[in-house]
Amino acid sequence: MSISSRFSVGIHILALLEINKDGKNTSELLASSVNTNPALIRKIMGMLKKAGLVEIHPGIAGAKLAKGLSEITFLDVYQAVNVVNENELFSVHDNPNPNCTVGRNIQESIMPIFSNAQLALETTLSKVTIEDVVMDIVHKEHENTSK
Amino acid sequence: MSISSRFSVGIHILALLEINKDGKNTSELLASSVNTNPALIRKIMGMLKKAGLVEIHPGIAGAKLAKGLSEITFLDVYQAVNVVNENELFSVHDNPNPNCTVGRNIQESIMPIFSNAQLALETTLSKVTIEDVVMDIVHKEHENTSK
DNA sequence: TTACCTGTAACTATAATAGTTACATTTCAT
DNA sequence: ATGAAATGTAACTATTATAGTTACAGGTAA
Repeated sequence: MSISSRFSVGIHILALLEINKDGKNTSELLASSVNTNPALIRKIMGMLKKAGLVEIHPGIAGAKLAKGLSEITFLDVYQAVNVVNENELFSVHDNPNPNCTVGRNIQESIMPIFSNAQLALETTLSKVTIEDVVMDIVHKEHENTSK
Repeated sequence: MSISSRFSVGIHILALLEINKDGKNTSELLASSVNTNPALIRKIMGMLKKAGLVEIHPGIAGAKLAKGLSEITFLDVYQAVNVVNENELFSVHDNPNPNCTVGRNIQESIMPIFSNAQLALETTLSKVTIEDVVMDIVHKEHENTSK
């Protein structure tokens, strides 16, 4: 099991929109950077648009961030690209046997624990923004070019 | 995406081994409580055994906990049933374009953040034990029978 | 030695991901 | 207004993981 790479691709896209903010960020250019298909990028862009993270218009080339860099958290992207439904990171087996002590209580007993773990993960994601990534990338670039 | 129910089934099994510790916990009995197939239970039991959480022997009916109740954490089970590989909860798209500033840095930039989020999740899981679940189930049972 | 159990291989059905092709629709430059 | 260039989507494929199932080899004990 693994959380879809739509998430990392979404972050890639948003970071690129900032770093290449003066360029023409078409789905083809973005696809070339991510190394995938323009149609796939457009799908993900559609999700980011729906979540209010980017501005795009049919027929008009390019996309822009719809919010400030520091206002877009990893959690926003994570939710935008729909990799995990609310409270469904962990799946719980259904229809356990109601004639068994464990069977009739396990779901209610486990679910709050799973929710907590999911919340811990999401809280961590909510503390990182696209700005952090962009700064990190710029920093890494500088490190390398100055060698 | 969703983390396999092997995890919740594993917890179910371990809790039942405790609550029914004086009974004969065959894969068939466990399967009936979980509401699935004995062969599937045996597969999961095999994983729990490999992780040192239960004692089973070929030909001999029943299984027992191999550790104290409070010594088995949710994280132990999570790792035992192999639902998520180490540092692979999030998948990162591979082969991003090395000719692009973002492409050549995104992986290194994102991966530590993902690791942190995964760590937060796993830390939460490490703080809950099978004992907690058993106590909760016993408590819930008492609540209902005393109505 | 028979009945019962565990361990496992092999198979199926279902669903999600990632990728791809194709095309309708929209916009802008000429 | 016409054509070039984008976006938006539907439809399809391949691959993989999950969950479930059947079947049977091998161990154990009454």
